[in-house]
Amino acid sequence: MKKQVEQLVAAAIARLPGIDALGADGLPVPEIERTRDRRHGDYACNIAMRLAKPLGGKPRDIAQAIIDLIPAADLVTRMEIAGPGFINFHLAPAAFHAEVARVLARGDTYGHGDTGRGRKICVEYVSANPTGPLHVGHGRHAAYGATVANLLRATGHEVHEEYYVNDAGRQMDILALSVWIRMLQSAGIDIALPAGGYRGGYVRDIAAAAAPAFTSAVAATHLPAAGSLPDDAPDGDADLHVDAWIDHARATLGEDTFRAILDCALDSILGDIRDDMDAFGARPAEWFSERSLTDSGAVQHALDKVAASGKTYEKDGAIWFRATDYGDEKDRVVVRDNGRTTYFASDIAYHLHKRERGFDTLLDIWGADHHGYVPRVRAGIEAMGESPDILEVQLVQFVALFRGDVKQQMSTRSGEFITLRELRDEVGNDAARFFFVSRSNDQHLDFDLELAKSQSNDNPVYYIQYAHARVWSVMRELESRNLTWSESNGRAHLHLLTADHEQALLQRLARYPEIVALAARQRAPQHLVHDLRELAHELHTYYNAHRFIVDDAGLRDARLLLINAVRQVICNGLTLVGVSAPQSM
RNA sequence: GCGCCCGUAGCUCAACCGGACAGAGCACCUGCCUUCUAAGCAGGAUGUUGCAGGUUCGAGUCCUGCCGGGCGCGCCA
Repeated sequence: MKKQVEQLVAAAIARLPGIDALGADGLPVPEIERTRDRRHGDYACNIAMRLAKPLGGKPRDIAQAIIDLIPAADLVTRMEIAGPGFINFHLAPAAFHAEVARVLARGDTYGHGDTGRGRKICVEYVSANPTGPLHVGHGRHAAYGATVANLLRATGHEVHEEYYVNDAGRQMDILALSVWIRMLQSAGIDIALPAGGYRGGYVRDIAAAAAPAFTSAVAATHLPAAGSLPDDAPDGDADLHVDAWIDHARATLGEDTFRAILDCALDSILGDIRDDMDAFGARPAEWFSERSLTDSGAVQHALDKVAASGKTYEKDGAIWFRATDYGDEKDRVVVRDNGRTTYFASDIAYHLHKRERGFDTLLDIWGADHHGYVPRVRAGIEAMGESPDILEVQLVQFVALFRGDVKQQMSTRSGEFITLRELRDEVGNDAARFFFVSRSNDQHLDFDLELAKSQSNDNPVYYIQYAHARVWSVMRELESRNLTWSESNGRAHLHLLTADHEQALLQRLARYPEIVALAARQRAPQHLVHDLRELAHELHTYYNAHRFIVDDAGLRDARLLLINAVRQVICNGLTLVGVSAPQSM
């Protein structure tokens, strides 16, 4: 609908006197907007004001000239100039009637578009270190990432969802060490978990489950000699201490055994994360291993490309990447003086790998604390000969979790955090998914568990689901009265839907595809959420103002057509958000 | 210190590459269930969009400077 209006305006502008002088570049694209106020018609265009300066005329005069150049069409019944020079378009009722019929004809795919056709996009999200269960913050990432992926798919993009598994590096070593020490403790060996170790209960669980397979590793003979490790915190340095512990563990257990403990922990935690995400409706098609990048030579391949572009140098025994050549704050190490590559090296290799898999957009969803990381990854991509624009990063701000007035500490290391699973158990998947995407991703989110729990019946998600269930309820009532609904008869009597409530619903249904496109384009699911809430509100209002099951079959079938279209759109919208659409509540 | 994000009603948040009188929910008050589920509806109060300038037909939105909050500035991941 919007597109049709755009085409009308564009054609008119092209015929405007003096427009040729502006050249193709100077020709502004007409922007058609939905009006906020119904008195302004259905759509509005600000093009006349934008053309005022380049054409040297008054906005309202230009607006009139444009209107005069728009031919009479079935679509538009009236155009008027308003305010400083807006052109307001009032559309014909028949246009909305055609749209409501289209809703049911297209069913599950109504609202889908093709603005992203031909674009292959890789959406990477959550990618939490597999060193513990997902917490509430990850839940926000999962909800946001999965919903954005759904929106992109709905707008015609070819979408691939992926989770980057950080299964290499120091954090994993610390996890393996923590598991091993818990095994030793369970065997009655008097040894303390380092201050830098992971102390969550799940570490003990993993240790208990794995211990039988590592009997030779669980022995006091593996303990370091007294005083052979640097002091732990608080007297010493926790990092130095834990690193020395890891070196000792590797040496005394052997690399294979240490690796086996690590893999055991990794499998357990990653399995748990997968189950959790899956139950939450976030289902990456691929769980991409960081370690595999080194094993496959992809890291070396990436480093070779950077080196080939002359953007690396050696200093202090390490190899550095000239990130400053691309505007980053400082150069970055890619190969340490001990010969091991850095996380950053893996990461640019990962992005190159994604690129080489054929994606033209790499959408990364990161925690806001990683914002400083964006310029260097983009620099790396550019240094490897790719356009830096292929990388798009959406940052998700923190979730501050409260129980009443008490802010909950969220530290994976300390093991004191609310898990995503606990949240789901408390408030339910639907409410959690909905709540997380109701706010802009770049806004901080205060989440009060007690409030979410106590108000679960007042949660907006139920309001929308209720509207959906209400339509089903009406259809059940129809059946119980031994009546049937004729969709075709409804289509034939749509002209009877003249009440304000009906007009409002018709217009909102027609807007839905635009909302989906907008939400996808801006990676902003909250637009969809808000629109659904308003659609539900219109339905509830309509329900209270009019009866649907009336004696007049024409009117009845038309009304049932309308509310079933609403049902379909709510269902489609909730599906995109990852929320269920129950038939009864 | 430098950099990024944010500041909107009592609270939690919207506001579509700058657009028409800044909108919802929660909380509060008043009405509506012999009628398709009252998880609903109707009505009522709520603002110097942190502060001060600037850009222009027009600024919550863009620019500059302050104030306040969050995050980042490793050969960690």
